[in-house]
Amino acid sequence: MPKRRPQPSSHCPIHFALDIFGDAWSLLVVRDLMFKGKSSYGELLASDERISTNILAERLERLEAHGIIRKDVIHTAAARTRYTLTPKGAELMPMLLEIIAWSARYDAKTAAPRGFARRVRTDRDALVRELTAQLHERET
Amino acid sequence: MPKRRPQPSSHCPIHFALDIFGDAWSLLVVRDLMFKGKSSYGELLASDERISTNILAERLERLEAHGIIRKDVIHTAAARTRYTLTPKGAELMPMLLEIIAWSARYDAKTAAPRGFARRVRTDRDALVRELTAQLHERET
DNA sequence: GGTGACACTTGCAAAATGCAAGTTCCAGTG
DNA sequence: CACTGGAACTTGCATTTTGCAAGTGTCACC
Repeated sequence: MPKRRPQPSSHCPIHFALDIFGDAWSLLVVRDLMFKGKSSYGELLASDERISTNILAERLERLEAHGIIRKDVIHTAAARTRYTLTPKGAELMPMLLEIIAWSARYDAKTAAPRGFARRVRTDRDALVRELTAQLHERET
Repeated sequence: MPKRRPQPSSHCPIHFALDIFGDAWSLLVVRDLMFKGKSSYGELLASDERISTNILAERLERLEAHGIIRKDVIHTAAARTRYTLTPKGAELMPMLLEIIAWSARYDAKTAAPRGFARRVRTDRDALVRELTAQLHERET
């Protein structure tokens, strides 16, 4: 799992973030964990965007190494492996909400719920709290 | 300049955004235009992260095609070419601020100004207005 | 002990990236 | 008006990453 690491070429915060999730797939994985209630490898693999299995495995390893997600193996269930967001990963929510709001505005065919973008603009903090609560609920 | 396009595999807003700037370099270009006052090819090429010239050229073309930036050629100056953000591109600012805030929190050696992350959290809207004003000032 | 499900690995062709060395197009100089 | 220099790219090629398909290992349950 290389993909850069030896000495960051700058400590710019944008660069720091892109070094972790600056690719086409990482944030889709985060999205599925954060908003779609997914938690198993199989569920993540079945995304609409059809991520391929080797890429998914590599991204999960990478996100875990960066402390964005956590992998738990439960020795009593059939679906034994479970991926969840760490607090560090969950704190990407405001950023993701901004991405959603921006895309909703510029993609005429967006699948974002109607009114969601407006709510991001006018009631952000409450929205974050609400979605975070849902997230923790699901994890129980 | 291929890099996906034929039929988006979903209309998820996150996917829509990543399809445009889901790579290691695009947002660094936007950052340089938005926060660092850069506007020429040469300035963009000289970023700390050392983007290579063919990649820069391809990304500029791509960002322009997606309406994030605009390229103006002025026939009276030595540095004739000028890149600027469109309104669509400038509206990525809230997202970039969230990225900065997140990275500032998790990168111990972050170059983000002290107190910036706090201001993003407590005084976001005014901050966006202020930085947007600076952006337009520079462009005159 | 056998059989699925699930979670990955592996191998390989195709595409994207990084690097260095051009090339083109003026603006200004002499 | 030829000439030089800088700015903005292009091109060629080796390396890396991706995408796809097929294969492997490990349990839980029957």
